[in-house]
Amino acid sequence: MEDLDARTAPPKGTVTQRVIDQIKAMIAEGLLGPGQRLPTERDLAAQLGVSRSSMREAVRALTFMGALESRHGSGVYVTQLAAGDLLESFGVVADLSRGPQLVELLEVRKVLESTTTALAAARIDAGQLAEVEQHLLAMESTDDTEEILAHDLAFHRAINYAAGNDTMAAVLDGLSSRTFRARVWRGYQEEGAIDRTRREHRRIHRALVARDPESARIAAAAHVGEVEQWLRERLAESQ
Amino acid sequence: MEDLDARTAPPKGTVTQRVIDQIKAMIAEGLLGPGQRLPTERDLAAQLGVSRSSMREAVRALTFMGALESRHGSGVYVTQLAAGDLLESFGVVADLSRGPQLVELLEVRKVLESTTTALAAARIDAGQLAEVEQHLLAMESTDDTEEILAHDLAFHRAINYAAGNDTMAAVLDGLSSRTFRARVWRGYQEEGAIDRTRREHRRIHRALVARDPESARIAAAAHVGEVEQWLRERLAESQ
DNA sequence: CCCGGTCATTGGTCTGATCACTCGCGCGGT
DNA sequence: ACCGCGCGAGTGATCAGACCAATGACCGGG
Repeated sequence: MEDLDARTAPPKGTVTQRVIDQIKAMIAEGLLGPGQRLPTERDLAAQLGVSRSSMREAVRALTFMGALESRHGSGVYVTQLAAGDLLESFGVVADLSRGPQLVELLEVRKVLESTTTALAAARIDAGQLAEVEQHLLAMESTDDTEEILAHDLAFHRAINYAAGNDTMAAVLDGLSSRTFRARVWRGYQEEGAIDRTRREHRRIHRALVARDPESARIAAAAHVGEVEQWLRERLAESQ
Repeated sequence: MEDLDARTAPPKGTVTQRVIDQIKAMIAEGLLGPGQRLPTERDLAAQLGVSRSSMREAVRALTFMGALESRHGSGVYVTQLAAGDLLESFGVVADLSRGPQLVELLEVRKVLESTTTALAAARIDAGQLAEVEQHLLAMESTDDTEEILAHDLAFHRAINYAAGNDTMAAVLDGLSSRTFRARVWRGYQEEGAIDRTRREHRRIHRALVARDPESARIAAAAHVGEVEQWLRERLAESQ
């Protein structure tokens, strides 16, 4: 048994990479839909004429990327290909970035979060607003930094998703991965920035309540900008 | 030989996933610096007490993600961890997204590219501007769609990197992956949108020459917005 | 001193076996 | 006839070992 069609024709690069591209292509072309189950690793390996090892490496890579999901004892499935699935691995970028790149990531966050916050001011509904308020209150009624951090994340997360663009929200989730925020925040808070942060959060919340997109945009940009500026200065010092 | 330190202590999840996390942690904590070479797969597998297969799957996943790079016959190395390395895989997201998600991705691009274009208007130097002009001229002196597409990509790419934030530019590279643009553009051009695109590009270029960030921002937003709007309408029709 | 080949090292691939988890089939009790 | 439970086939997860292929340093000849 050899080539079934043109997909196996060009023997370029490594075997595993080729398999990755083939599976990716099958998904992109709709031959494999969201939620659908793939043939068994053994069958698929035989079909594409590669060993099971190579097939497994390909599946593992695509799983890591969020395109596939393998359930032990059941089979390999295509994910829903939702923004959250595919962008989960985006957090790794934030975790592995350092120095000037962290500043650049904060700039990206500043731009995107300004937008989501402005959109949220126009679109947020009562239930979502209540959730935002809940995290705001929780953040002001404790001094436990871990708890504050958790509610800080949830506060922005709720706003981001209220903006209606799940893809943008998923990217922001990645930019605010737990380890990323923890690394930056650790130092930021030590300089008594907690009160300022609370004030900025209240300002963002006020803009949401007032349904004022422009104020919301400015408040969010200023909020992220404060952290960005602090990080920028810390980098300049350490040099 | 067993646990060398606390990293191997928690036997959670699958073996491969644990190895992935361990290597990631080693990089994040600076035990492995950019460009540094890792022990051989065989040694590393023995050190962590896993089979070479599992180790290879882990390495493959991190390679796919852009954190590692393995050179046949030489060894496995940590990449420079630059924005381009880590965000290359971001293009997969664009390739696998469909329907409403494409619109959301274009919204993200609209927001980010508005920013980079505005920044470029303030920061671009003579050499970079010349490159932008070159692609603009090339785009206007041919009717070959493939060539136009290539110069279109290069046009925006040059502007994005001229803005100075490589991370943001790398994200935009991912959002403009060849297959993504080709899929959307194919239909877009067929409606005689080429002339309009050229006009919009000229407008962006004019704003750059005039060092006018606000005009540049608006021109870029309008440019991407046109495509976004077209895609939105096409989706509404097909439903 | 330079060039070319040689060979140990190392990633790439394949094979086959075994373990661990799922799920459905069928047996047995009610 | 129905329900519950156990068992076994199917499938992914892991391991072990072998061989192939690319690399790069070392060494001998020119």
